[in-house]
Amino acid sequence: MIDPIKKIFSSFSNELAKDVDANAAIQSFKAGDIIMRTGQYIKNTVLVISGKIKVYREDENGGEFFMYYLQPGQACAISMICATKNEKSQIMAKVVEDVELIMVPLPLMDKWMMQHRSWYEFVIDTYRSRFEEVLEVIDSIAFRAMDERLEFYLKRHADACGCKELKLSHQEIASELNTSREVISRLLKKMEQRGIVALHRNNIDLLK
Amino acid sequence: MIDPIKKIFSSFSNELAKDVDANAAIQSFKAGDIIMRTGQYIKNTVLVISGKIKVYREDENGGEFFMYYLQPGQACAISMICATKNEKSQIMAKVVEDVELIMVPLPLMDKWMMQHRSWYEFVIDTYRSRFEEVLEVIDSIAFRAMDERLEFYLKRHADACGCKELKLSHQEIASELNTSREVISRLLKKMEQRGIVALHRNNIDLLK
DNA sequence: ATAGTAATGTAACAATTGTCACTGTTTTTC
DNA sequence: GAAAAACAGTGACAATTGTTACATTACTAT
Repeated sequence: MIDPIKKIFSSFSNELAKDVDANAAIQSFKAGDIIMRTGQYIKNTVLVISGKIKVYREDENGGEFFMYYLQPGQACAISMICATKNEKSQIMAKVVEDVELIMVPLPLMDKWMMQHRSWYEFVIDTYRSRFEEVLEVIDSIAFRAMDERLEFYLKRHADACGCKELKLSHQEIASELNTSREVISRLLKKMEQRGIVALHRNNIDLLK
Repeated sequence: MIDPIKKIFSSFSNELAKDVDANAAIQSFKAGDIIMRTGQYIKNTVLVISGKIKVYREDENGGEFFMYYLQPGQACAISMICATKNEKSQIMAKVVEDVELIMVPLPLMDKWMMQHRSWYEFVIDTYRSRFEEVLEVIDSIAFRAMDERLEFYLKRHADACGCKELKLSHQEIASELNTSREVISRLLKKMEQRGIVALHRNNIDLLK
């Protein structure tokens, strides 16, 4: 039973994988499920076995702002941080593709930090990579205009799904960049004219 | 020699304070010094004893974008994360008011995590509060127009210095919000008309 | 096949932000 | 104390983004 865990979380030591296997509950969610909301208390650290989760920020008016995806082998940094201090979530997490999650209860999160070197490193590395990702997001909104932000967004999407055919509507993109559909349509048209994308219904082909 | 450390870092256990005192070098910097640059390797975790440090993001064109201040009793989350993985800094840190810093060498950072519960909690808490701060910054740029961002910025400044008289030029504010001086002047004038601030040379009084 | 719905295209205009040009004021420097 | 530098105010205009309104196209369900 350790093998599947070690396959996905390759940095885990055998002892850690054994501990994970013995103690952590596995939970499944369907696409569209919201597994974490702003203001909710977090009691578990979440490790992703399969599927894809979108992590985003929500404002009072229901505006969404995309931050990053969680994919197999990754963990939610925010759930780690908040779980430890028994704090409220500051973010939303929605299932994009059906997921299987390992739920690590709060006390184990702490205990393993002391016991397993490879857990400690996994946690620190998760923090680091998410922090970096968030810094890049800040760059993109602080320093770039909407046209560049759109390109950045499309590229991140392509990276996340590992393909160049993005199944996205203009409206979806607009929500995640917190602008309006018309603006996105306009900019996409320009990108099409520049030969960067090909536009179809619910589908954008990245050409470069 | 433990007392001054415990006074500033009140959550540290006696043993931790002793270890800090015995092992960590203290370094001083003058206002204006840059103690961390983008791309530089980080070899120490930085704890602030006195003074104030501005942490910001820089783009290729030299544009600055303010993220947060580091003050006495606080630590640089990014230096913790990067130090552990021997990674390059993604941020800039400039001294605003002369500082005294405790430099904790990389190996100790890790070692203490296992040895001292209070160090572990301090580190996790530092991550959490910085992550939250950065999320608020994202909110402010993603969801708010420049007028609201300016108000948010002024309030954070007032919080950080604990006073309502902000010693800032319009140009400084403009750089930190990545806009132009004229825009800031314009918005500040409107705020003055609304009775929110009083404007003077190099000095803005927050009235509310 | 057709009605209904979702997705997209687009023009026109409003609002916000960025830029340029120039003025006046205060502080610093020599 | 005169010149230079830094800071601030402001009008005019450009560029970008947001909004409204409506047309068109492509899918979906019956």
